[in-house]
Amino acid sequence: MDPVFSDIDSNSCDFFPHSDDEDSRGSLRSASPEPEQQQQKKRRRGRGRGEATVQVVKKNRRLKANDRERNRMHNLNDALDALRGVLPAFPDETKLTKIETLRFAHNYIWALSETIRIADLQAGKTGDVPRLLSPPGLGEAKSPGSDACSWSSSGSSSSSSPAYCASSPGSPAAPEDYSYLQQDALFGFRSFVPGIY
DNA sequence: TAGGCCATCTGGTCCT
DNA sequence: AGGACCAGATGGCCTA
Repeated sequence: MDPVFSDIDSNSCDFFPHSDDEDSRGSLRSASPEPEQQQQKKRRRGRGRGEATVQVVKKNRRLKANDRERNRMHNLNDALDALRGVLPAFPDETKLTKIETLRFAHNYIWALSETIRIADLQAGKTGDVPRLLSPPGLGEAKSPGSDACSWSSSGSSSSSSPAYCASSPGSPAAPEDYSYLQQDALFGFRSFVPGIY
């Protein structure tokens, strides 16, 4: 269990035991900025029993939604941790950030795919020197929103690394020795991760 | 102390 | 109607 989550736990409604400051917290949020005058108006008006019930129902709904959202994010983080666990570990031992994890995983998959592709080439044509394709993005315009990893492993694009890998040291231009794949993918990630936009 | 990262809250939108 | 998903805002913690 990630220590980050150890104190939050599943019954996370108790994570904020002080529900009395709910209103003050809400007023801090700029997402729902409400002038103090309007709030006072509401308070004076909303004194009927029915309105109070509505407020309670709304509040309960909000708390439930918060709880679900918390759990959802915890699930997301669990998946991210699982992904970190699959990725190669490094002596550095500093935990990858979320964005680093995603980017590294992406590049790692690409590197593994390239390794397989080259191995296939070698198996098919013995004696033929396998070469990496030129990294995509070289000489081609970067499409808008290309940081959203549109790389696919199918067909002709199977050897295309993500466009944002173009400037990465992990996608050099057709080197003679392709053993860098394993090395960079496994051990060079700190310099491998950044600069992949 | 500024900046990065993170957890959480919140309201809106979409989906079932 | 209620839940899932999303993005913006906020505050706390940590590090250079």
